[in-house]
Amino acid sequence: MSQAATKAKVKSRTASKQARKTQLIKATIRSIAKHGLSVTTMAIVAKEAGLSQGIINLHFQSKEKLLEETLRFVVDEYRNAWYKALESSGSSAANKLLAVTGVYFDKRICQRNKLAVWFAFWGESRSRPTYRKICAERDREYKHVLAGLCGEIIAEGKYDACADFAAFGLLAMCEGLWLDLLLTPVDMTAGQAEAVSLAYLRGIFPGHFPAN
Amino acid sequence: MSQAATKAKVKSRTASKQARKTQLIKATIRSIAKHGLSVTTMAIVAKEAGLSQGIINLHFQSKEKLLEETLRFVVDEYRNAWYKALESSGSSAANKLLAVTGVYFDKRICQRNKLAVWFAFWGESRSRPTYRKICAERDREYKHVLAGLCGEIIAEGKYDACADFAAFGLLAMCEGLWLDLLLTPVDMTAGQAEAVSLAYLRGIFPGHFPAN
Amino acid sequence: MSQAATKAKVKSRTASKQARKTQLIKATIRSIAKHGLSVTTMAIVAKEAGLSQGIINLHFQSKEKLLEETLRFVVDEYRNAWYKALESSGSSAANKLLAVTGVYFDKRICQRNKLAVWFAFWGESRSRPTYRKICAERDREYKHVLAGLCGEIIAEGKYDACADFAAFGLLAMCEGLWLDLLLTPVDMTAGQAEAVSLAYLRGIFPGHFPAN
Amino acid sequence: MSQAATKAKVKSRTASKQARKTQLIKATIRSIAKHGLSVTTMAIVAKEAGLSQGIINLHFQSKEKLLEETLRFVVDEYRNAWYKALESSGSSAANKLLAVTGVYFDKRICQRNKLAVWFAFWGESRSRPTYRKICAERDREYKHVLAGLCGEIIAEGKYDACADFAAFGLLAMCEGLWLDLLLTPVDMTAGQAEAVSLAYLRGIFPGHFPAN
DNA sequence: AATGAATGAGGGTTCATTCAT
DNA sequence: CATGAATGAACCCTCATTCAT
Repeated sequence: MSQAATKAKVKSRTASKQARKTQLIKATIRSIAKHGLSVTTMAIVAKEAGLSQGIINLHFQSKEKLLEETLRFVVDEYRNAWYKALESSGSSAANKLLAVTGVYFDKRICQRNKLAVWFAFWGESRSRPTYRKICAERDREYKHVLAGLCGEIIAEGKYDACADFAAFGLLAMCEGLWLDLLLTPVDMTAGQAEAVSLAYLRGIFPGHFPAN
Repeated sequence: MSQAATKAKVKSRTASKQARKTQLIKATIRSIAKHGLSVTTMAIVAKEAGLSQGIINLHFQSKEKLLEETLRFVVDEYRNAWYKALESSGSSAANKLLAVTGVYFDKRICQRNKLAVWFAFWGESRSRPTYRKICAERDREYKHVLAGLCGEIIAEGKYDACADFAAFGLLAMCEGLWLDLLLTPVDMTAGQAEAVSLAYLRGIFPGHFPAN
Repeated sequence: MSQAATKAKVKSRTASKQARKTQLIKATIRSIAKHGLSVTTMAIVAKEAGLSQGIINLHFQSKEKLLEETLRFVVDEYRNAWYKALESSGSSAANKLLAVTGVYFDKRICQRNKLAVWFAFWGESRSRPTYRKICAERDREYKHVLAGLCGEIIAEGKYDACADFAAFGLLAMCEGLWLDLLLTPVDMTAGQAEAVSLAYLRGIFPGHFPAN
Repeated sequence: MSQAATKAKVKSRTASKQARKTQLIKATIRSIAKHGLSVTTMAIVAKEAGLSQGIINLHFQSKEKLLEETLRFVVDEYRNAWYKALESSGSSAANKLLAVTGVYFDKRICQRNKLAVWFAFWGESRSRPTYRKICAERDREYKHVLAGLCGEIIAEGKYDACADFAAFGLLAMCEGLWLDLLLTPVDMTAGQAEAVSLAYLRGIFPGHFPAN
């Protein structure tokens, strides 16, 4: 049992409903990261949370609902980090772009365990419309914001580029680099992946992201 | 039963050992594409192939082996298309790069059903080392070839760019665009995705991929 | 929540121990009538009573005890109506017989919901000796009283009949008619069922139950 | 394990599909008779049949379907005996009535175990429309035939009676007597129950069923 | 080589019961 | 007294695998 699970064992019978749900969601994430989505069972999640079998159906109606809320949790957690970076990075569009790109490869977010969770859900998204919707919504939101930032930069620098294409390409590249980090962690570190994405930005917006 | 399954039935009598295995692998791919990996059972695959329950364990030792060989089949099929495009695209490095990029978004390859299969396997790759190895090997191979092509172009055009970074970025972007096509097919077509990747190439190698 | 349940909630604060038990028993009866015995769970009963989950095990030792007391309640309630009818029907044996027969098809008693409860318990009686005993005792008691009444009538009318047989037959017919009302309520009303039983009495004791 | 179950153990892997279904249905009946419907689980039925857990869902889609087919089996078995008696009892309506009444109390049919099965299903019929329909259909059929026979007898004997009422009463009495035999087997035997029903027939059709 | 009935371990889920509050 | 979150045994059902044919 992981350290987190052990800590969870120090439990009271009166944890707030939301706290207990979060506890179970986190146990689910750990299980997917460790064993994969297809191996993750109710029993494993419950044990990982240090709780009993029946508790999941007490707080979520079914395994499916648990997984949906888990996906939502992961998406929201990421989104929070994203907007936080966006807001705390000054007013320059270039700096903002740099900041949110950085989020993708942040040590706290870009861990193989977490990447495994993303790909686990993406892998199931074709056959589970709910997953697809949640992920699609997220993608659209990011694309919209990124296209806005790229648009500002293009206007400033009078670049011959399409804001949408630049934004879509950036997002796609970041997610594609996640795949690299998942599959070939030996060949590439998060830092190198970030460097690749920055090389992209430098390539299309050379005036705004000068080589260091 | 699909048309493909019906056709499979006809040839079942005289199928050689290898042909039977391929028949089952193709049925597996169809099932993953249609229902998802987690829903794909031995019974569904057998039915999709127009054959009986027990036959899979006769030709493959287990479900796991079937899935591994299926992944290998998908990877190989893709690789063949890749090299074919590479070879039939003349001697110019730029043309070759264009050709292999085109493969990613080729009508015959870039279909949601097939993308679903890729993501299904990637989604399980963290917890199944065998999947990971097969996919990782494929990635390394492509990266190596792409880096070579990018190196040639950089030398030709005297671009201020890193060949590895350009190649890694291209590959990552293409795979990231696949995710877009999987999640938000309404927002983006394969053609647009290809345009995004070409915009990338134009951005970093403007002399070799002029705007049309 | 039903109206009854809402009303129950209001009085819950000041309910005495026995009143609370009765409240739960009535909720049990409503649940069996509505959903059936096999679907009736502690949670449903508690909710129907407008009370909390754990309360049943506080007042009854187990679900089994609750069901036993519920059966006893139903039996007693019926018995009360029976003797009340018996006593308030004058001194003539024929009138008494008419009165208790009428109880079986009384609007207040002969409702499908209530019949469902009787048959639910009878259906389980084979495998639960306690149920069987309670029901058997009831049957014996009624048979004894009915046989006495039939005996009086036979003596009065000098009928060529066996008092026991007439009584057993009457009781059996009434309970068999309940089955009809349970299974084919469209084909037969309580009034018609009563007419059938009266036809029986007229048939065997023509002088005492003349055709109207 | 019962004798029947032991015999079932001498099994082949190629019993016909229908034979295996019947085997499971008979095991279900034994289980309901022994333990009651509410205690009857898939595991118990499978064990009683000398087969494995999963087999029930192989031949029936669900427990519910198994129970439905079991009820139908019981109903059909009874109906067969009923019509056989009807046909082999000569042409006289009175004899036919006697014969089918006899079926109710036949040693081979009127066993507590079998009665328990009937009442088990009746007890659930309120909450399971399918059960109710099957039982109701059966009741209607019998009532119709019995009313026809009673009509003939009434015409022959010029009795002052209603054919429907006589028939409904007879059927109800027989089923009510089953309840007696289920609840108070000590107080009454099948023979006595039959005598009660004959007393009824004699009472209403004295010319056709003379006292012996 | 091929079939498909049979197996049984293990999945998700329910629910009577317990217990800290 | 009363609550309701928590438990865990036992339910029904699925499905990879086996095996007699």
